[in-house]
Amino acid sequence: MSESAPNPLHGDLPPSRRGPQGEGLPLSPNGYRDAWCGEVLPARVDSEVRVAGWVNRRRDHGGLVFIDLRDRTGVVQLVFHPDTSGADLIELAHKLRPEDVLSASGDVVRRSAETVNPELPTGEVEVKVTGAELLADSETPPFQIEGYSGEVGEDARLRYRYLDLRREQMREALMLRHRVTAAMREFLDGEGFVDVETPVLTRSTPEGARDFLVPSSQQHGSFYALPQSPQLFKQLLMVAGFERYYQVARCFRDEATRADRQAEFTQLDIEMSFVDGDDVIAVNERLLAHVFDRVGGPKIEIPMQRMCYDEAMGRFGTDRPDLRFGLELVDLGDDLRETEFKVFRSVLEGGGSIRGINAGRREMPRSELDGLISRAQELGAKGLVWAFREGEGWRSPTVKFLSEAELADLNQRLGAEEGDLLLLVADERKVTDAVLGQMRIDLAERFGLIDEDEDRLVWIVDWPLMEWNEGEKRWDPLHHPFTAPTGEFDPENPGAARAHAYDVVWNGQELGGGSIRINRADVQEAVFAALGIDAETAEARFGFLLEALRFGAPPHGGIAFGVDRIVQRLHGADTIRDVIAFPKTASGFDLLTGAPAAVEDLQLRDLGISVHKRKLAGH
RNA sequence: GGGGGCGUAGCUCAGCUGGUUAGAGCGCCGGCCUGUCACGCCGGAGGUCGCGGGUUCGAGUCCCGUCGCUCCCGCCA
Repeated sequence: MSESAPNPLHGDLPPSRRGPQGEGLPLSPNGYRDAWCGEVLPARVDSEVRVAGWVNRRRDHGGLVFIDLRDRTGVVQLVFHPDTSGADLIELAHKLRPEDVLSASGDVVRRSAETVNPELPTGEVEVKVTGAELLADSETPPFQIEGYSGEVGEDARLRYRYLDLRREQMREALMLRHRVTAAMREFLDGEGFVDVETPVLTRSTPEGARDFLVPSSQQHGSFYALPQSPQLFKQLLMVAGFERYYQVARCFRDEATRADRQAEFTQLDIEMSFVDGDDVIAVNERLLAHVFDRVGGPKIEIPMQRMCYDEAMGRFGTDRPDLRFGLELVDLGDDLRETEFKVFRSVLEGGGSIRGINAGRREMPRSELDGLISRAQELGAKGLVWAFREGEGWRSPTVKFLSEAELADLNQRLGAEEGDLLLLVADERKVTDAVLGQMRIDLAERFGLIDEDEDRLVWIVDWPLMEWNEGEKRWDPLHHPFTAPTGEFDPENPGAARAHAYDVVWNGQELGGGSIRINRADVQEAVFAALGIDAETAEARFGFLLEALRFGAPPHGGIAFGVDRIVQRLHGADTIRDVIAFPKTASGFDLLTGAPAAVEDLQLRDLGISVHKRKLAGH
């Protein structure tokens, strides 16, 4: 689904062979070339071309040599034939090696029927070389660029990323990424959005993720922070009257990396004035539909499905549910209120929840069931009850603690039929959500319940404004502290407040999220206060925002999309690293440049930073 | 910060319970080859088994430490 509209010339070629070709791609003829490799198609038979690129493969038959020449647009076969190429050219061809850079000219000829290569868009023709120049030679690459079916380790790929990017898979990933951001800009430009750049050197806001800090050389002891998002600046642009803003913005979070997380990542940042949440959702549904249509992504039905936050948490235990499969969570508290099983009883009496999943009729060896318990504990549960329905009761280590009536109630509540695997967790509601929400996904993957060809997009709406952080004994915003509450905000009861917020979720992954923002200074002050940010701190950190809100801030709101994740999904990549040109490793290293690295003592002195004993980066 | 997995030739990997000279495929080098397209055939080179320490008659293999890669948990308003 990562491909553009079908190209008739590509026919039924597998997607990996259907790279973007050279047709229509501008090229000014010069001494190096007058055609793209991918442009050498049957229409050019009987004309002369000059092409330039990298040697993809050499097939040396002694007297006759074939060279596959590769450029951005594809591969074309060059033939060095004794009848047409001459001794010097044959000699040159013998010496060519993969990744040498070559410019070659000759006649485009049709291949005989038995030598056509149906795998290649250019496979019906070839270039009979009558002139060639070696422009640069290449050392033997550390890994094969083409013609090797195995995977190359990520270490090697990242260390030699410029070679990795020559591989078709990576070239297509970055071309797709380009088409995605181009389609975003195209749509937003057409809708009157203005692209404004916001600062990368800004001030630290200690809430949320750790900031990357940049020491000031002019004010020793003071630091810029790299932005975690352009949030406040885009709100100021609304106060400034731009009304519709967007930016493809780099954002930074100094946190551990994951397969779907990098310390620096790209966000499509959007903000609008004089709108409510439905307006923002509407324009962004059209944005997604436009982008997906341009790049061959899933078809988007407008209006898209919406689901309330509470429903998502209740049925799926998460605010980003994957709707491609069932295995929904079921609340079992009502059936166990009177149970003699102390573990369950004490959880319920403590205000906790007991919830379960019916995983369906499954076989699972004891070792794997034990593995489920470990997984549940890893996710934060104290334990996990597993059971198979057997007759009217259960086969389960826990069965002896439950009465026949309770088993019957539970079987009914869970819709359990003979042989069904049931999983129960008892804990605080937050824990049962987290554990069963994740185990639902684990089970779906384990049993192959996910149809990879299906796509489910859903807006999660009607969020709580804040949630209680038991560890820190304070209220935390679910979204961010600038999100507007619906109706009047009651500082005495912050947990009851709902938010004008919305997230868009694609197959269980959050693609983007946003909200209507607070546009009144008094409301913003009240929300800060409820979040435990006292007036003095609020003034120090966000005084500029509060001030701006006093100068006629229009109602406004917006959204931010994770560009890396969108492209990752569209490309079918396992990690966002595969759709980022120069990503960092899980521990934040850039294996190509060696960053982060030690700096000169003099540089530190300029910054007023005392010189500590440092580890020298061995690279 | 915590836990799991991995680290052996340029690349991807095998290497059993500790035991002779550490193997394979691809790549690379040399030779042959006029229709190949992951060309073919013949021959060859290539190893600090991540690094440091320990146990042992003997360590790629076991133990400890360390570095790196990766996945998961924490974290990511």
